[in-house]
Amino acid sequence: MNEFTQLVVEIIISIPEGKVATYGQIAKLAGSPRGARQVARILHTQTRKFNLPWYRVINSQGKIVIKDPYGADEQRAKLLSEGIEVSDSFIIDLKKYIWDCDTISI
DNA sequence: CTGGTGACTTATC
DNA sequence: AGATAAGCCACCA
Repeated sequence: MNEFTQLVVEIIISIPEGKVATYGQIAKLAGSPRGARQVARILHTQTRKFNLPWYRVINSQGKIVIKDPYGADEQRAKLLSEGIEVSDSFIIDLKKYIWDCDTISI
């Protein structure tokens, strides 16, 4: 567990309900503007340990591109239950639901 | 050490 | 929206 990982975890669990954040955004906040892939990796590996709301983290296109089919379905269901619109193609309106992290300080 | 890979990103068409 | 290309970085065989 390094500092970056801990920071990413803190940020992810700080995402408010009804909002979503992108990998790149989180990576930037955690201090690694190029670390989007590492954020994804952390999500993949640390979710079980920290019970992370991984479903609130999406790619910059606002689209759910997840490896595990079960995950995408679960993610869409959870987001819909939080009031976030998700199309049949797993596309989210980022303009509306992106987490404006400037309004929140960790 | 080297090379392949991925729950990514930005740019371009 | 979909497809392609180049770039970045940690993990694994």
